[in-house]
Amino acid sequence: MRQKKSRPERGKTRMNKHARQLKIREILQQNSVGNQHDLLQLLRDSGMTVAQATLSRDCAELGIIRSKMDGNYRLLFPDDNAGRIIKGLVGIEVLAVNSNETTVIIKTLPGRAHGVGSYLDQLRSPLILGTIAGDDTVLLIPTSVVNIPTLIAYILKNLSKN
Amino acid sequence: MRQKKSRPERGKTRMNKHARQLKIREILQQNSVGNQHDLLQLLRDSGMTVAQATLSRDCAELGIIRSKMDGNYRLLFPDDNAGRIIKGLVGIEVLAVNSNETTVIIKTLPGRAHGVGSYLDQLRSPLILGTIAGDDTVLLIPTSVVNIPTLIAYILKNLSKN
DNA sequence: TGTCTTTATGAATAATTATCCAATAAAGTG
DNA sequence: CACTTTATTGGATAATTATTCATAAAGACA
Repeated sequence: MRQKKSRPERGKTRMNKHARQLKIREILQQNSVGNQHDLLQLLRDSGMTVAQATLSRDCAELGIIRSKMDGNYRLLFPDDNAGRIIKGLVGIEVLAVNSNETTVIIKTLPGRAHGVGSYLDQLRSPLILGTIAGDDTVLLIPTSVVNIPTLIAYILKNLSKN
Repeated sequence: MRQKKSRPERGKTRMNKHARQLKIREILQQNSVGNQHDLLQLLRDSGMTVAQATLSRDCAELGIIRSKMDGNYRLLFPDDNAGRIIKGLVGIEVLAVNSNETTVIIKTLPGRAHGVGSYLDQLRSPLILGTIAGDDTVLLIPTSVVNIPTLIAYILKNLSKN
């Protein structure tokens, strides 16, 4: 005999997984949650009841991590902390472009500095004396008389082409 | 009757915690490690035997997180998260801080420059434009109007323990 | 030196998270 | 429609990580 679909048992009522994971994001952004058990409760409070197993899988899929912050654990999205927000502004590998009166520093994604530096070198610009690349930072040395804002404008223009 | 201090039992032989945490960093940077149990083995292989409890505490202190990456778990330093917690550790990697009128050079233990540079970057200090790390040397570029002695004081303060 | 405090540690255990498995709905196939 | 395939799920349980508790080493200080 067929179940009356009143309350789900095993294979389940297929709730919307995507909606649930969206809700998890929302909850974690608005609350300080220390473990999956508490998250389960908050989900339940917002009308979505699932098993711990399901939540565990969701957390893995969403890349959620658990980290100790001044004494207490917290479930986090690692990208909350990362500075990738600027990504869209310039080239896809470049996070930021800064300068003082004599030099320009370009921050990149990890491991991408060399590629960005090479790209700038290859431009053979009369504005650029040379570059030195670490792992995620490019140091750019301008030629003598360059106006730094002009140089930065030039760099941004060329890096935006990607 | 007093134990013969031959092999440690409870309160233990006090191995060097800093050295161990350095080794943990090194191991995780050079290997793909999926859980603390495997890390325990690798530590043991490198001559440092501790209990799982100790490793758990080390991982918490170092801000190490466990994340699923294409099917497998991995212990990682989430670059941003770690910096805050590791502060005490960075200091012991730094051998010297020198400067001229426009730049600061930081000498580190072999292979540690990148870690120290990342740590300084992560401070997001308005005094620091950026850093470039080689193997054992960090080149630090200050922002425009910085007084170098002030900057050095700032760096030393942040690199020393606590 | 003797007592008190702080820190580090391991064993045992608690807490937390991940996975195995069977169940089942949804979707596809002919 | 009957049958197969695929994705999702919960219960049970395994695997992993964190904490509690007892100890010991080292320092502080009278």
